[in-house]
Amino acid sequence: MSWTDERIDQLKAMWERGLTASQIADELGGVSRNAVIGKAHRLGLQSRPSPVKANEAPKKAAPPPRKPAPEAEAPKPAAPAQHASPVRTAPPAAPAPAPVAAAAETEAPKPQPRIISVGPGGFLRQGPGDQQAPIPPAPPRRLVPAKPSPEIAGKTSLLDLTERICKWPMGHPGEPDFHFCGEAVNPGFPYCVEHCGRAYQAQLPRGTRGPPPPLPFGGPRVR
DNA sequence: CCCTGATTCGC
DNA sequence: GCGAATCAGG
Repeated sequence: MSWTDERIDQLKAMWERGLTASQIADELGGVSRNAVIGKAHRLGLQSRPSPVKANEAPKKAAPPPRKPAPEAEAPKPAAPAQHASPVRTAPPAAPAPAPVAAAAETEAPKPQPRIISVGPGGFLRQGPGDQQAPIPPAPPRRLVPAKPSPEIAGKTSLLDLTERICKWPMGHPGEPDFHFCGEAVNPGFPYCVEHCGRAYQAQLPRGTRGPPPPLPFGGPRVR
């Protein structure tokens, strides 16, 4: 697998949402956790609270001599390179510069969106209260009607669903051509007649059943 | 042991 | 640029 633009976008999104590298890795598929981390760093994504890096005070006096890097030492008398490592969680006590009295700290709950789960195709499910546009894309000067991707042109999208049209899913969520059946429903059911036949199976006597019919979504996703 | 992210370094 | 190997902490 290679890092296509699309996969990089997914990586960025998931990384910024706080998913672990492992989760991202197997959602993307075809890459290891290490690959994800490596890529994230190369992309400049960084400094998420790392379990192994809670403290960054001590010097790098002697990292384990795995590979003795040529030590070209430039003596630094007094300038502990305070690596500005922007950790969101707990910035250490910053020197209060402003003579202003104690800043009126009116709490900062920081409602970090919690990831409920990751759905097939890598889309992120949110909790009911977490509805917020996760992407702040560059505001276009003018809003133009969303142009459906060519794959989905003429297909029944989620927005097209009503109580009268068949909601049987075709393909996998998250894929560009994912859509719904769109036929007229069998009155009283969410699916058309054909898909009702797939969704509702008569219970046959034991032993007379054949192999189960294919599940919706085309069955378990293959990677 | 399991997990996590960070880092290194050969490719 | 990529990612396995490794490190280091929880």
